[in-house]
Amino acid sequence: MAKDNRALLGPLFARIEASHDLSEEEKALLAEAAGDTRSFGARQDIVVQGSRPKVSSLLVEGLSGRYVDLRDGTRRISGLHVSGDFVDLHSMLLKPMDHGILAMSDCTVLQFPHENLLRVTNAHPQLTRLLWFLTLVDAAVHRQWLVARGGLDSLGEAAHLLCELYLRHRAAALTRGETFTLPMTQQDFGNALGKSAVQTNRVIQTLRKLGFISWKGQQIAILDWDSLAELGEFDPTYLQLKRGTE
Amino acid sequence: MAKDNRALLGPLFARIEASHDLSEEEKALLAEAAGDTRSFGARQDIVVQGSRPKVSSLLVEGLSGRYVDLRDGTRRISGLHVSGDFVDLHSMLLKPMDHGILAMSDCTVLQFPHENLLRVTNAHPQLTRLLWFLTLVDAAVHRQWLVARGGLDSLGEAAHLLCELYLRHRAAALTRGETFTLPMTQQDFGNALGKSAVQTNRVIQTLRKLGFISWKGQQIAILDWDSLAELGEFDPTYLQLKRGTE
DNA sequence: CGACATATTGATCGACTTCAAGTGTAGTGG
DNA sequence: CCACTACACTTGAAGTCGATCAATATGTCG
Repeated sequence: MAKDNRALLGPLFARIEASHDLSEEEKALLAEAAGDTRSFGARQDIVVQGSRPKVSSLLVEGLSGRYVDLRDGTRRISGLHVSGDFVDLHSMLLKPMDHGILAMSDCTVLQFPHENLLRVTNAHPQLTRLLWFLTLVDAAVHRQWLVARGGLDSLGEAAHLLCELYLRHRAAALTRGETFTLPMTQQDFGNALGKSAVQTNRVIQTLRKLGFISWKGQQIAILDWDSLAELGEFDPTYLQLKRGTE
Repeated sequence: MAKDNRALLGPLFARIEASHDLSEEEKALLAEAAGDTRSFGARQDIVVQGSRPKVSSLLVEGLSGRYVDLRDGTRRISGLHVSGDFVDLHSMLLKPMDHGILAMSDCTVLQFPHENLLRVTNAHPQLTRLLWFLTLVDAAVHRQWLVARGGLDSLGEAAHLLCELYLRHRAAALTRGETFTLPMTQQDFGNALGKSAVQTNRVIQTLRKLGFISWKGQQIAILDWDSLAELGEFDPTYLQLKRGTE
């Protein structure tokens, strides 16, 4: 079992090693803590709001997002995950879930029973701090979104999110040159920014006309990183990618 | 030293015990990990953006906030802390600081050297998870702000933040009945909501006219909790106050 | 091909921003 | 005790950005 898991852990290890050294022993411990994989179709719930998970899920394939449903029936997206991200590592210590996790595209996750994770935290302080670190980066991303939203205009917000998503994909070794695959609609992208579909589309068109990005279907290319980062006032510090930010 | 610290740790212990059992031994360990206290005048930096703190600061007295300065010279507030909150516990594992911590009012903090905290995490898994938990609640608050901003109208956002601040004050035993002291200007309050001072003032007036709150100087009273919570679609789950939410 | 989702464009409307001025209110010094 | 100052709060008016409504492309998949 641990053997099969190792292949699935590639993006996670890549992400971790973008900022930390990770020994073979630690990799083995993480692989041993893993349980089963599960698949979800697009638009399915990976974790249900209000539930009390007994496992934490590592996204192995696909794109997922945190969401909360509001009284008016709309759904607000408050976070996004790429391969190699734990979608609910916090659920080990925080229950019940105050939000749901939605598969934005078809997704595969690797589940880590809390039982196993707790065992790790009992015996391995260094690995514990590493897991803690991952949740802290998550929080840093939330903070950055808060600053961007309200502090920048639509164009800046979109630019900021695109810069972030590009770097996160790259840290998990999911980019091909300046191109990456983002399996979500413009509407969902806009939802994450708190914008309407129409406004989102206009912003994307503007970024295209400026020659900063190309966005065809699910393929996004960063054509002018410097200008995009400038527009979004993007400072990658918060992603904690000591390596791989280059 | 530890003796003096015990008195300063009251709000922290109150907050923790709103959700966890905390043994005398654990309290002693926390008290021993504490170092010196420091005072800051209103508008001073408690932690400087970009710095690499060697201590984490527990807010003992006053109100502080996370902020990031934008290119246009404005300052965005992305989080608030009340007595009993660690303002930068994450700085133990996350460096450099991707934001600054500002004293919104005169503040006193108790500094915990990272050296001491790391020692705790090496030897006490349960206490480690407790500290981790505190950072996770912080993240949950960020998420909730993200949902409220963009998902609710001005009135709802303000109502949500007021509900949250009231409960957080109460968890730290800082309320008198339905009244608490919020030592910040309407302008800063609005900044935390991403709103202009003018709009903020209009919203507050509306909440007053509706009879939901009273806000005189720094004294805020919740006059109609149910209506306020309804307006802000406020669900206290995310604050993880199993007790004291009543 | 037909059906359905996604993307694009135009026109109108409303919320919030900005600018500007006026009203407390607490603190200071004569 | 009153004038003076500083800062926060309050109110009005005009302008702007993004939401909403309403069509019309453009895919894409059975």
